[in-house]
Amino acid sequence: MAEESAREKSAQARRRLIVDTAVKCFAEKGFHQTSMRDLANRAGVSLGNVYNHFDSKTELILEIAKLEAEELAEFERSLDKFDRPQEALDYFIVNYAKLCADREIALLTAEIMSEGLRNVDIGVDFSNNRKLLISTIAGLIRNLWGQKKSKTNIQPEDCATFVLDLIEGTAFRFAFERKMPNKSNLAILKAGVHQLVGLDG
Amino acid sequence: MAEESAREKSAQARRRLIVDTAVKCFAEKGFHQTSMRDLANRAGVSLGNVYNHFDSKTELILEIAKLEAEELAEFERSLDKFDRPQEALDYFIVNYAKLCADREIALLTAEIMSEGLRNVDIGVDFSNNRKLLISTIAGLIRNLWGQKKSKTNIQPEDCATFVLDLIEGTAFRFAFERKMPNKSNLAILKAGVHQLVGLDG
DNA sequence: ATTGAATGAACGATCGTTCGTTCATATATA
DNA sequence: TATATATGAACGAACGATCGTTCATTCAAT
Repeated sequence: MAEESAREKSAQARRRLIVDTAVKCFAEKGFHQTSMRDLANRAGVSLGNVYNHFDSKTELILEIAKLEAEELAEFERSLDKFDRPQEALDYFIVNYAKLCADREIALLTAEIMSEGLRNVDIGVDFSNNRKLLISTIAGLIRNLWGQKKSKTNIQPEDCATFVLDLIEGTAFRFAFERKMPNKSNLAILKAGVHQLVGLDG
Repeated sequence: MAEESAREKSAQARRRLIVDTAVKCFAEKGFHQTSMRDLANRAGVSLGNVYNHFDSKTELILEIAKLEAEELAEFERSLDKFDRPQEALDYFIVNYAKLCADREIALLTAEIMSEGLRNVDIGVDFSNNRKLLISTIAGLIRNLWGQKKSKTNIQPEDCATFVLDLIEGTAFRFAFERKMPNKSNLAILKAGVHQLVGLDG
């Protein structure tokens, strides 16, 4: 396991370099506008060698989608450290918004979504990740409603979905206008989500 | 004006045929995955003739974006016929959701948005149309809050933006899963928007 | 000596676009 | 009204560029 090193190590480093470069390229120009030559040149790697590490262009986007999913899963896990659900929710709102508003991530997500609309493999992965995120937020909302009195007759899952709509919609707009949300923007977003889940100001 | 007919008439019909076919192709396969040959064959028109009506492929997407904007403007105008703001809002929620959930329109919007992220001309148009829509909904919300008592301390424009996030997010999910919203789905969406603008059940 | 990372030329296909041409229609001339 | 000329819609072959992918080969690590 830990024995296979030296050569294998540099190979994996190379592989990661290619993926990282692909992330940049796809975010900048889009999946279909990025050629394998663009990618190879940008990474400082030969064209043929890219195919030494990845069988096809599609496999690259699949790998990137997987990495994004892992990043999301890690983010979800970070919500466990909070005792109070409201703290967790507020943390989620601000940090998930910041994450999604990052231009590179937003463009990449748009690219994966767009590809997922037509490529079934990608679409299924995307939907599953989203279901996980929604059930996490739904749990948060359930806790919230358990402690205080429930303020809305919407189901927690539906409410969680709406919360994500608000955060992601807001974040996408910032990415679209090449800005990042500031304190004031995030405060407004927070107010919106609070209104949605029925929290008092 | 009305004199120039016969030839001009059939030319414009041809032009519309090309645009309509482009809409189908771009929605099905995406802008960059559709070749001008695909388009010409599908429309039953020669490749060269496409360039007789449109200078470039980009001009085609610009024309489509313009048509979508007009459709949206017409939809906005239809809100004027309501006396009560709540009726107008409910009408908007249901029908705008249905509009956006139409797979062809959803795919096309995604395509235009994606292109707008990198092509400035398209991006500016897209943003302007959206501002118009938001100010219309914001006016609706202002009326609503003027009649009853205001139920939230969010600004009307921000609230309108959130409302759009909810509707479009919901609609996009349906398009993504190749479904159309039913009565129950729309009722949940309505409840979400009502909660957001502070309306009593 | 064996393995596999790394290379870049080469392949066939396809891309967006251009171009010379044909032909039906509109306009001007008689 | 009959004829000549001008217009531009329609066509599809052709162009140069570029695409994703393959492959024979070199080179370094085991």
